[in-house]
Amino acid sequence: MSISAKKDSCLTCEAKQHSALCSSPEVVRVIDKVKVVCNYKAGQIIFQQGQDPLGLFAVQSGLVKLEVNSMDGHAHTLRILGPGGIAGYRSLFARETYKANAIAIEDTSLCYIPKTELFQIFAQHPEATLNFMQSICKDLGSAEEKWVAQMDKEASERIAEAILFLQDHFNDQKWTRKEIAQWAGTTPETVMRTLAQFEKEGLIDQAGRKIIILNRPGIQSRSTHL
Amino acid sequence: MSISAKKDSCLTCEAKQHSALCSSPEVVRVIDKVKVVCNYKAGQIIFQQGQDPLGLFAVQSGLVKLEVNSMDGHAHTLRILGPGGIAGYRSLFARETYKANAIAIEDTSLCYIPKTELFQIFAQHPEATLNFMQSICKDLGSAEEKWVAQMDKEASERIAEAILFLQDHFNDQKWTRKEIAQWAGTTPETVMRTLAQFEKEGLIDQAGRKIIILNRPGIQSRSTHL
DNA sequence: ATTTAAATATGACGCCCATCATGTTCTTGG
DNA sequence: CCAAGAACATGATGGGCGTCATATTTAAAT
Repeated sequence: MSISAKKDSCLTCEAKQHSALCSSPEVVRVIDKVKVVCNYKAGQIIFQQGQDPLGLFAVQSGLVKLEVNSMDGHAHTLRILGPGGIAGYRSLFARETYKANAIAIEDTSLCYIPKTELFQIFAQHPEATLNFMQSICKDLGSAEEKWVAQMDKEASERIAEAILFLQDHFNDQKWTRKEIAQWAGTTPETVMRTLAQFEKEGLIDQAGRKIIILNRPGIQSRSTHL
Repeated sequence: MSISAKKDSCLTCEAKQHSALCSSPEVVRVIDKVKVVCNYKAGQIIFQQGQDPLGLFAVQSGLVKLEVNSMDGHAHTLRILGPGGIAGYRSLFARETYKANAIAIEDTSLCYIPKTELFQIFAQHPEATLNFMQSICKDLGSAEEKWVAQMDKEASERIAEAILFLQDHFNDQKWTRKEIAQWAGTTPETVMRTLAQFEKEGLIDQAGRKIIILNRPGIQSRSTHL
């Protein structure tokens, strides 16, 4: 991990348009002063389960996944963050240690914002806090939706849902079968069999490792039960 | 649903000790002025999927469950709220329509707080907002944990976890097999077979419909995989 | 360039648990 | 108080999909 504090300015940062934190020019100006830019290479760990959160990480560029490692050695992807996404906020605000690992999927630049400065911003900008709460509540909605889908939908439906989600949010990113499985709550084998089936039906095309959706409505109908 | 605005004062309310909303005497005083107390009988619906949130509901006494009805007619319990719990906040802050139904499990008194007044409170009391965010983030943690458990743990383990949770948080409340199933993410039949097994092993006693945990460490060990 | 590990791909096996069916026992409201 | 509907209880059945094994291809590392 390398630190490059000066060169990246919030003024030129495009990620702030998608960030729940950078709600007003006013707030951005403050963040610009207190942030520290950190660079990670693909595969590097940003923080780990059990550590104490001292701030949060805003994705400037790149891709980050939050995943938990269960006792039996399986990993499950809770959230995936692109530019504008915030990592580490849940544990920080819940006042707990990290319950998940944050890992850079590809080369990534993050803005680290220390918690004291962050709390100052929230104290002085109530509208920024409310804005952030909206984002948290959406994440909560997604999490609860995911739990329900895990029961109500069969694996192929969750996989269809997953490839739609991943394409919509992180376009032209290539995903391994394993990564899709960890997001969809299934196994790489099941993902492969399902994708092969989708391809046979002409719904998708697997060019190398990139999945191209040929028939979007078709995939959508395969993502819903009944 | 009946309204009884005057008689219940926040000053004498014991639920506020467990509420993320009633963080300071200052805030409580404001809430006392703007709240409307609503009474529901067991089984009554407080709000329903699709409706527009106009405020939120703080449980004063009684028990409320938030559940989603999936297409195939199954219901899943997202959260259960006792005194101090807040219903309806997720949709309100996410600025969405309700995605779940709120139902009174037993006779319940709620304090309805209109959103305009609520947002005023948050604007004037940043520390109250932060306090509430902590609660939301814990809920998010629970939701994500539940998703992981749905995959990693087998049904009997989730059921063991469920009866521990339900006893810890809502002591001497009797639960139907169906309610346990909807919370644990399984079916009433599986709950029954599992409870019968636990009873045979001397871990619990099913006195009528109330479950008594005879061997707490035993149940705890049955709630964890490997 | 060559080695080594990771990812892709398929087949076989098995079992957990949802589903359906059927009967009994509560309990609740008219 | 009695009837109708929940809730409880148990058995039988079957299929979805996780697990394991194995072979091939791709990607990465030195």
